[in-house]
Amino acid sequence: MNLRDLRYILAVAEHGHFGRAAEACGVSQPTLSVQLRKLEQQLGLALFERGARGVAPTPACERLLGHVRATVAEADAIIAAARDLRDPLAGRLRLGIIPTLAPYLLPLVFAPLRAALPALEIEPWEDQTASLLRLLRAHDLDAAILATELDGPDLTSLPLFDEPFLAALPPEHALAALPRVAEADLARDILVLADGHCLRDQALAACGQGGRASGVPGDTLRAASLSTLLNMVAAGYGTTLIPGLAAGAAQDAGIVLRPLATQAGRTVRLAWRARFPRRAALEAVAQVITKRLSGFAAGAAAGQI
Amino acid sequence: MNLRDLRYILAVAEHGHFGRAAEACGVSQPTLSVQLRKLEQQLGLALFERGARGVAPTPACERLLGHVRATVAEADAIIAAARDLRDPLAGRLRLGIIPTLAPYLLPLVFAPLRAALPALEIEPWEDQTASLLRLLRAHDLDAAILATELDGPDLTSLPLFDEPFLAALPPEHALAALPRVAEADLARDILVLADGHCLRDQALAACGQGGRASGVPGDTLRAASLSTLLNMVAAGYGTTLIPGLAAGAAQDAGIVLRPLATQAGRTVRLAWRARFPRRAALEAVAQVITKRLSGFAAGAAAGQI
DNA sequence: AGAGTACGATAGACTGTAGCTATCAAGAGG
DNA sequence: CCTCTTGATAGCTACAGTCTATCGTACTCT
Repeated sequence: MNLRDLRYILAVAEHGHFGRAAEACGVSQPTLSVQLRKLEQQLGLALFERGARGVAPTPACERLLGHVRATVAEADAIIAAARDLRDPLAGRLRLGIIPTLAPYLLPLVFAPLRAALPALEIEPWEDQTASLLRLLRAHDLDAAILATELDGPDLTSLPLFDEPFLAALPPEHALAALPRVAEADLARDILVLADGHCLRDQALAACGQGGRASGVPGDTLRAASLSTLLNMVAAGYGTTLIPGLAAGAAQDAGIVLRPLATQAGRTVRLAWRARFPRRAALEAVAQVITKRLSGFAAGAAAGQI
Repeated sequence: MNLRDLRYILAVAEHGHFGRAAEACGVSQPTLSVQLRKLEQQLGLALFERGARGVAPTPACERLLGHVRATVAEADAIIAAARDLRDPLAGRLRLGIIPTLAPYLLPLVFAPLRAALPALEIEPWEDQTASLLRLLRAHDLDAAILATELDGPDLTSLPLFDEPFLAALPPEHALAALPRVAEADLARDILVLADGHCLRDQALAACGQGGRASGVPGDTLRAASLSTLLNMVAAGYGTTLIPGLAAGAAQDAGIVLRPLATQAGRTVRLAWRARFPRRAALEAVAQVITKRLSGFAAGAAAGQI
């Protein structure tokens, strides 16, 4: 049995006439006769009662017609849906994003993305880098916005923008009096995020504390979010190092921001499986984000977003 | 696009592996690769993301999978329904029957038909001969039980049984004293059905009154049913001629029945379009009815059913 | 690092089937 | 009785699906 045969059935049932049905199907009348006869043999029942003045569906055929119509309709739905999905810039895109970027980056880029790619339905998924990479490789995500280098050849990425780190200080902190802060100075009472956040490792690395001494407050504080960290700093509990996009939130919390002496930072990237077939959608997303964030690094370095 | 291709999609989506999917489909792995690639080109979108360790459906494919499953399920439903309908002794049979037979014949044969042909769903349709023939030729009926000869080569029929006519008399009627009634005697005050009933013509013919004189009660009474006629006779309004199967109802109404001198009667037939494909079902129906009514004519002639 | 293994893609040959044109056969109707 | 309509049949062509054999590549294990 074949979808074509089913369309033949519908045409003959509709027209009651092999010749006109054949014309409607764009084939010759013998083709229709032969195919329907074969189908009748396969099914083991007569579908049409041939008369001298046209044909009429048998009772058995009339019972089948509902299923036939449903089958053809579903098949047409596949074609129609495929046409809609054909545009790589359309459809769902499951996009992972790390927690130290999500709350600050997403509000910036959502509107431009929607404007530039209206058919793309972006579903954000916030999680730490390791989880995102696992989900990405398991096909549970289509892409992810990360701030680390990639570790395998199965993934591809595009840089989106460079995000400088900023020193976040309580207003009364001694370093707040300086125009820029040396990482080594910041390291003395720095607070960092809990394990698993890439920003934790990046902050410690920037301050030269890959294996830093214990006893400092950051070791006992296991802040699960940047927001928590900012509130702790604002309360004078210590200093921290924040990514540039969080500058607005930090200032709102009453925190003093200072650029770092070395102008350390991180590169935010869009990553995906190398074999992912909708690369065009990802490149478009990357371009929109890059454009929206262009000129951001300079402004952030000056403490102004 | 093809139903086979859709099954390939489902198999690959299920197994995540071309080789195993091919095995499940009973084809070779290259076949699957080629066909799916062609389908992807036709649809203009990637259905599967090929990886080193198997394949995963693309987001677009996952959206289509629902329709694909529905299509295949409906197609399978066609096959299953066809298998059920393959038995010509199964399925709906729209059966016309004339009003002077329906109320008396149907109760007799329904149980035997159901017992002998449990899968046959008989839908009775009661109407006069001319209407039944029109509906039959228009494919709105599959067969009809009639009491007339057939008029065209496009119809075929089988005789079911011979039904004698009986004289129906009020108990006080003069003819009720005789063991049998001559048709000519009956004709004097005979009541007949309204136009269109074959029994009307048959009764008039039996009494030799094809063009009988007016003025008799039967001309003003336009009884629409045999039941009305019987009540009129019972009320002493006249006589009539009834078909044998109505004997029971007549006796219940307190009517005296007498056989006719000439033993006139009519042959009840099952008729259908000569091209109707389920002849086997009709022959089975005819056989059941004939068997149920065997020996009826003799008993009816004796006034006993 | 190198060999082995797993998996999908490709090539080339074969085959079945859907398609066409031309023609036939059977009824219907004037 | 002849003609027109309509579906069935015959014979041929072309394409599409399938197979076996082989390749390319990427992961894995020593």
